[in-house]
Formats: sequence, structure tokens, C-alpha cells
Amino acid sequence: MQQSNRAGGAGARGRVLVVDDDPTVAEVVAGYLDRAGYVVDRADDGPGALTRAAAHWPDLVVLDLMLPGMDGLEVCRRMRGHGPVPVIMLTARGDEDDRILGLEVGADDYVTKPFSPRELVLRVESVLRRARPEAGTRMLSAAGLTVDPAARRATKNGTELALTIREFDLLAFFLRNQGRAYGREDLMREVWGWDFGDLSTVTVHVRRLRGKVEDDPARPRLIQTVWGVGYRFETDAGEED
Amino acid sequence: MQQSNRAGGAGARGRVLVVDDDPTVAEVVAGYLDRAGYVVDRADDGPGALTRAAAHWPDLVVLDLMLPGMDGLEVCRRMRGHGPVPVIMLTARGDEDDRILGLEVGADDYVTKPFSPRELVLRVESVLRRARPEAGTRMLSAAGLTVDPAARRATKNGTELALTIREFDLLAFFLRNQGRAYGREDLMREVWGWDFGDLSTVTVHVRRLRGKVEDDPARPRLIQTVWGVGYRFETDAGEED
DNA sequence: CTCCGACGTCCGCGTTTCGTAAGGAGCGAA
DNA sequence: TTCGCTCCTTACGAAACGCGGACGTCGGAG
Repeated sequence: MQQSNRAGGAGARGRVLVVDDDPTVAEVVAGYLDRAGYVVDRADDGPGALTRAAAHWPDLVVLDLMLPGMDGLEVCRRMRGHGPVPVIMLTARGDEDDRILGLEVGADDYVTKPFSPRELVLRVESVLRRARPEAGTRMLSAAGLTVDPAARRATKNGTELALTIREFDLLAFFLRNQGRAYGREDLMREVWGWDFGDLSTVTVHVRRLRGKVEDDPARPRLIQTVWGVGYRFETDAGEED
Repeated sequence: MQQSNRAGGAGARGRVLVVDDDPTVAEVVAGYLDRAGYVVDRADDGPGALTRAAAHWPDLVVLDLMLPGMDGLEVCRRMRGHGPVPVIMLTARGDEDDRILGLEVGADDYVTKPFSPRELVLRVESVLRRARPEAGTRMLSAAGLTVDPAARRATKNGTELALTIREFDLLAFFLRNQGRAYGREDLMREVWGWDFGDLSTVTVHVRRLRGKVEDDPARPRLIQTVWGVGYRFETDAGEED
């Protein structure tokens, strides 16, 4: 890797490819993004952009619409042909058509010239936040599992899990309260919101959840049974066979 | 209530902090801005500016680059340390370097001396307008969809969509809040503005919107159903069949 | 006035999910 | 080992849910 990585606490926030033929603009933008904690790559024309992208696939592209040789739209199109990548377009002020065209081609946002670098950085962060569910909202994660309460999605090693409501809530509760053992009554109260009911309901749902979450549902590692007590979500403390 | 607040019907259009060591300039600028309907705060040096800003955080700062004691750039930098605020720089004529420097620090615009107060006011309005894009007048897009809230137009892959009012608002809301799951009650509140009502209304409108927006309405990819919860607009980045 | 689009409501239908029951397996103690 | 209790697994009926189609109303355009 190259330079930067400011101590801002964010670490490497992502790789951004800046494509602009105006050295001044490129310099300013790159400087800003660098100071904001991004690893910045630069290109001054279409082919160059594609080459850089091939070498180091960026997390986001800041793309000037007016480019010598290859149109910015064309660059965007080709980039998209290689893989999904967020794009922010730099367009001339007041050129509504260009903006719409850019968005239709697949740009995720646009900034009109002249622009303030501050605004650009804000948009970069906004787009990245939107494109990467891993960051941003208060997400729960442990042992390859991720649970996004806002989006109501859960993944296991990157692949999405098809959980029902109860399963989702149950998993979310476990992730929020790791390492502690909970009786069936507790779970029934916390997850179901009931003060009484058939406790076997909990048992069955735990089993169903295990079937979707555990690598080997027959020998659960995440949702462990605490004999005579209930269950406990353990973030893979130690391996035992 | 404090001073000014012109009766122009617009009320307080925003608070502007004018920082200039030349009393004449400051007086003229402040006068014009006040007459334009802004609440104007003044400071004649860097520390003073920071103090005023701390007392009443401005919506915009008009900042002289040449300041006794603390450099205008430094003031801008420190201001930015406290929070994001648009800045218009006053620079000496023809000083290209200063302009670049100003932009690097994060100025949103610059005006070269000598300037006409009228122009400054115009720029203030322009920057403020630009700095508040979240107010709903910004273009939205995702997955080949384009929504222009200002023009009330929406396109899909370049072709215009014939959306009704409700459908448009619904789509706009989804585009503004991608990746999150919303219950029918939430949508009813956010899009319809109702606190109660038949939730099937939401269901039906989602279906109608799907019919116009989805490639295969029977198998929606954009507006996904979150079973038992509601709906979620997903950009669907990276998923292939 | 009539026609037409938009909107809200309602009603079946197919599907998914839930809760419960019942039998079998596992665990610990005597 | 055997016994007693707990947990697992499976199955199934019922309820909940979402979907599509259709209807009646309202208001604006012709």
C-alpha cells in the first residue's frame, strides 16, 4: 500500500480512484480524500482509469464527465462491465442532461463544478456508506455472522441468510448478549415478549435457527446448550473435538 | 427574537458570519446581507470569529483571506474542526494561488476583491442553496432509476416513467432510504403522512409501483418484501443469478 | 355531462411461518 | 447399568401474511 492512512482512527477507509484531466482539480480532490483517510489512486483519462482500476480495483470512482478521448460515460459503462463499483460524477454546472445521463448510466451521485472539496468528501462518504453495509449503522457481528437490524438482514460468511422474524430476533438477541446463558423463560420474555407460554416453542426455534446458522447443526458451536439452564451464544472461544 | 428578520415573508434565511478586519468592508457586506434577509454576525479577526461561531453557529461564513493575527485559512480550518460549515473566501484579485489554497482548505466559493456586494449576496445564496441539498431537491438514482424531485420526473433506463403522485413519492422515499426495511406503518406515516389507516393501501401502491418499476413485477428485485415486516429497497449490488 | 385516471378498500387464494404435540436421544445421578 | 429428567427432532394443523384482482368513489379534463 502507499501513503496516508491518517491516524484519524478510521484506518484505511477505502480506495478511491480520481479521474480528471485537469491536474489542479485532481490534485485538490486527491489531497482532500487523502486527508480524509482514503487511499487515492489517480488517472487523467479514460484508458488510464481502466488500467488503474484493473491494477487496483477501487471502492469508489470520482469521475470527470468531460474527459479527453474517452467520454466519462463510456468509462463509467466499461467500469461497470468489470464489476459493481460506486461512481460519483463531476459535471458542468447547469447541465441537467449530463447529470441525468450520468445517473442513468449508473453513477451513484454527481457533483457540479465548481464544487467544494468538502462537499465531495461528504458525498464520497455518503455513497460508500450506502454501498457498504459493513459500516455505518449499528450492526451486530460475531464469528462470521452479521446482523443488520435496520435493514433486517443477516449474513453468514458474506452470504445472506433467509431468516424468519422470530429467527432474526432470536439471533439478534443472542448477538447482543453474547457469553451469557439465558433460560427459555428469559428468551420467551425478551424475544417473544410473552410472560408465559409453551417453552418448547423456544426449543424449536432455537433448533431452526441452528439449522441455518451453525456449520454443523448437530454439533452447535455458536448457540450452545447449557444443560438444565437454557442456551448461550458463544463467539467461538476455543476449539474442541 | 433578535435583530433584523426582515418581514419579507422568508423569516430568517440563515445566519451569516462576516469576518473582515476592514470596518468599511464588513459594514457594507453586513448591510447587504442584512437587507437580503440574513441574520448577520461580525468579527474582525480570527479568534473573534471562532468566539462568535461558538456562541452562534453560523449557516455560512464570509471570510477574508487576509486577516491580522490568524490567517483566514487557519480560521477556516479551525472552524471546520468544530463542524461542517460553508465558507466563502474574500481574496485579492488575480491571486490564483490563493484561490486554490482556499479551495483546498474547503472554501465553497470565493470572491475576488474588489467585489460588488450584490455579487457576494448572490454567491451566498448560491452556496447556501448548494449546501443544503438534503432538503429534497436533489436528484436521486439507483439501479438505472432516476428520480428528480424538483421536476417530479422519474426515468427507468432512460425512458420516462408514468408515475402517479403516490407512486412517485413512494419511489422517492425508497431511493432516499435504500437498504433499510420499513414497515407499512412507517411508509404510511412517511409517504402518506397518516398516523393510521388501512395498511393494505400501502401494499397495493407498492404493487402498482412494482408493476412500473420492476423488470419482473412477479419477482421483485428492487422493492423487496421483508416477510412480516414490510418492504425494503435494495440496490442489489453484486448479486447475480 | 361524461369519461377516465387515481386512490382506497375489500375479498379469495396460495404461501410462509408459528406453535404445539409426541416420540426418540442425550445427559447426569444413583 | 437403570432411572428420571432434559433436550432434540420431526410432523402437522392453524394462523398470519402477502399478492393479485376487482370494485366504488372522487375529482379533473374534455
